[in-house]
Amino acid sequence: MPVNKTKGFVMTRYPYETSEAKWQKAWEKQACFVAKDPKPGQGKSYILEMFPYPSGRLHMGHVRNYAMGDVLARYRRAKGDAVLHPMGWDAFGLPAENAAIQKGVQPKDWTYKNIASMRKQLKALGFSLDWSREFATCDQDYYHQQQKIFLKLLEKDLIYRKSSQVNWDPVENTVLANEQVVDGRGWRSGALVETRNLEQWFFRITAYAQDLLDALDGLSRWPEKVRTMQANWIGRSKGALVRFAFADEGAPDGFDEGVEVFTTRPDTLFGASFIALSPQHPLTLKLAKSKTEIDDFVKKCAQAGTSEEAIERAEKTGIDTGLSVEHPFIEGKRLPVWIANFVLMGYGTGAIFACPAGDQRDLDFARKYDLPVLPVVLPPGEAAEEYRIYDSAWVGDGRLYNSGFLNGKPVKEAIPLAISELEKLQKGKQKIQFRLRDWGASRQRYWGCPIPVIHCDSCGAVPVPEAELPVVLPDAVSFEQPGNPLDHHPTWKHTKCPICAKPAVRETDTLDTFVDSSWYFARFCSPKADAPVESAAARSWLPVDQYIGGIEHAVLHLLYARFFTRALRDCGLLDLPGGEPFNGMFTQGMVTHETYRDNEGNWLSPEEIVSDGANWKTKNGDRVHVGAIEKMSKSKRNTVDPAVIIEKYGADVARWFVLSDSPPARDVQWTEAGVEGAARFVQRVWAEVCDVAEQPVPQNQSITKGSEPLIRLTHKTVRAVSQDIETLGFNKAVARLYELMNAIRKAKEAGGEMLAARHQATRTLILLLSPFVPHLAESCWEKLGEQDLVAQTPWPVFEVELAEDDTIVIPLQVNGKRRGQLDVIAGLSKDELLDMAMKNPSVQKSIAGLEVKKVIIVPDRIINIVAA
RNA sequence: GCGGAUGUGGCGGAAUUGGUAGACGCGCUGGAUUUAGGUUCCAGUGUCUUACGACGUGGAAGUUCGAGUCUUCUCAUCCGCACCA
Repeated sequence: MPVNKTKGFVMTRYPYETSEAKWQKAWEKQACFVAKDPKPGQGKSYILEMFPYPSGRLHMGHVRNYAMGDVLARYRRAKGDAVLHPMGWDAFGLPAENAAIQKGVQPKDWTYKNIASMRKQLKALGFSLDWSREFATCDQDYYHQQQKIFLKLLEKDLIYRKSSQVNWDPVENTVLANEQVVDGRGWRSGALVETRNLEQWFFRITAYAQDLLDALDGLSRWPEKVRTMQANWIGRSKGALVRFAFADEGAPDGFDEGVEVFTTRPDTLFGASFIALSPQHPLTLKLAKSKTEIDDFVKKCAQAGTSEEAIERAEKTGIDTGLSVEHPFIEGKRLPVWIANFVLMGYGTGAIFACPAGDQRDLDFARKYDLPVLPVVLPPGEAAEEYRIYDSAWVGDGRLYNSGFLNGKPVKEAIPLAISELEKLQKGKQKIQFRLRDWGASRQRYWGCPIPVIHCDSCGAVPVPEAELPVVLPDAVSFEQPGNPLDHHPTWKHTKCPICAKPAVRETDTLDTFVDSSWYFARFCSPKADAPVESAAARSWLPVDQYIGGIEHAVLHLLYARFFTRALRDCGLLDLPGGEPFNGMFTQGMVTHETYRDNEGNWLSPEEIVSDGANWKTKNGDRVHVGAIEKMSKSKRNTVDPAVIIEKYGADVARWFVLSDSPPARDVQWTEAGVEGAARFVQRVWAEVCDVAEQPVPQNQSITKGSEPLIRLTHKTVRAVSQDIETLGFNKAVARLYELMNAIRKAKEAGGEMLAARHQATRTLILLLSPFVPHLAESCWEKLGEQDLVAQTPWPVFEVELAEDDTIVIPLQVNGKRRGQLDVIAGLSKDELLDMAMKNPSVQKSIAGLEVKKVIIVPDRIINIVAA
């Protein structure tokens, strides 16, 4: 056993290698973390971290995420709550298919193997999870329940089919995800990507748009920024639908009603200089059939990709259709009809009217194609005769001019006036428009939940009868040919129509994995139930009290889950009155690390470099270039494997470090020095406890003058750490715990008088540390002779009087500058404080020769004397 | 392009409601112990200044007795954008 002689006592190294496994076994034997339904009068806490994708290895981001949830779960348990802290696997998805293609393994085998190794890693970290409720979304039972949900939603018309665009790789004959499109080309084939239209399944999330927006106000325990992002994503705007009739030469076939556009600025109609259609607008597609230039233009746009970012960032281009429409207000005025790449088919009607003076994109477009720019809103302080638009559109407030009946009106008044005029002329109407689109959930992929629908030539899309569920994903599939393996599976898709019994084919699309993660939290309440959710269990546990995960899920996952709980409620599947799944939400930051490159610019991993004291070198002695601190990623090779850290330092050190330095919402930088620091802390606690354990257990518990500061600090720390955990301020709790430990170490020298206080402080320290470093805490607890597990010991309590300081320091300011201080007992009156302040020598010196104009006294806080 | 955030010593960060800026940790410096080194322990550590003191929270301005905190503008960096999870 390694021994170190320091200051006369023998310090034993904390043996994490043996103790961590030992305590994990003890917890499991006692079933410490198996959730039991809350008893009457008992509080409940459902603590959940976003479940991981089983990529094969745990990364530091997981460790941080689960460490946070674990601290809260262990704390709430110690406070007496019934706690549900489950774990599962978000197991469907693209990477399994990529692995299948690259390594020739079956996605199922690859996934379950990964789950097994990640489960082992999670267990090695000692998280207080209820493993009895574990499931993976690729478990047949889970997707069976999900297929039931699908059928219910379909029945309720919350799911429907429509045509929409996908990225199409013409070489691989396959649909590409946005992330598989690199610079407009397929990531494997390198072929220019096209957009194609496919019939796909959609969830009608827009049916809840208003409710999803309104309910954000009630989510007081969500980060403000997440609520804002969701509100912007839903994007409610009030505007008008305006119908532009085709001019005399006539409308194209099927467009007799003209072209309808949505606008939030009907006040600027007099400044309209053209209307523009999306490249996917029905009229565009019609025109493309007869005009090759238009067809070419549409094809070119299709290469830009389907992501909104790609469309908006692309250089603005367009083509004149040669058609023209009538201006709704100005008799005889005609506007040309263009097709423009920046008009989104997914928003509004897929067509806009352009007022270049009032919209930057319209202006850029007008300048490029030499279209008229007529200003109609006069900014405050500008003169109508002199005001010109150059390169910047004016989107702010002002008064209308050049605008007929709207002249002189401010924008706010002009908008409703314009709308009522449109309504009077029967050329338009008011419209509330949401940016939110329905959720396209079809994926042309194998490794996902099969959609329980059969396509029949006579009966159409027919739901699979519930009794015939589950539609099981076939096990052995071939990835030899490109495209969806379900589609070219020899037998799987061929079946009979449930209605007419004629030969029919199964839907070969599977569901977006976001569907899987939209209700898993509810499944944890009753993971074995024969219905998606069992209502008694859901009532016991839902909603989730604290959900923790990455900010990257701020919009999509969290919005889909909020939609799902509403949809499930309305189908009678989940009894959640408010409709909200997550009462508390927290988004944690990422784990980052320095990046390294060699002279050739190749990324180097931290294990490949060595320090010569001043600089990093490769093992060959070449220079290493230190780059930016970035999120740990495989491609930059700046990852640190948790397994390596656990091996070298133990799980507690990894947990302590990821929680210690940075605020949990912020990124934390992984550094070797920081880990060493955490390891030192663990050893110091152990050394201290070993020392305390050798002292006789003191009988006299009374407070003496010498021990009072330590006793006060102990109570103060209990209060502060409890509060820090409640508010997820883990880095602050860590700082408090360091402080208490340092005080306990100092108390060693004080000797006899401190024995009782030191013993008590040490016991308290161990309990407060236990959610963070649970294995160490158990070992320390045992060392002090305790029989019970810390995991079953209640949280310490504090006395309010002892958690407050009885003496305080009040700074004395003269003209806002600190000139001295008063050390006084708390609660003195203003007069007493003023008297003492004026007698203070430094204050007297500072105000000598000056006249006191004013004195600000904030009792127990500060005194500021204003003198001139 | 649109939307969201962040910015405080050499580094990570702390600072109820506007009230002592820099808690706590890392690093660094000096000392002690051990000594082959590491470990461990003690002390110091925002900048400038001989001192008195002055300056100091990305930058500029403002409100206030008082601003890291509030307002306006600005710069830089990061995240999301609907088929990655």
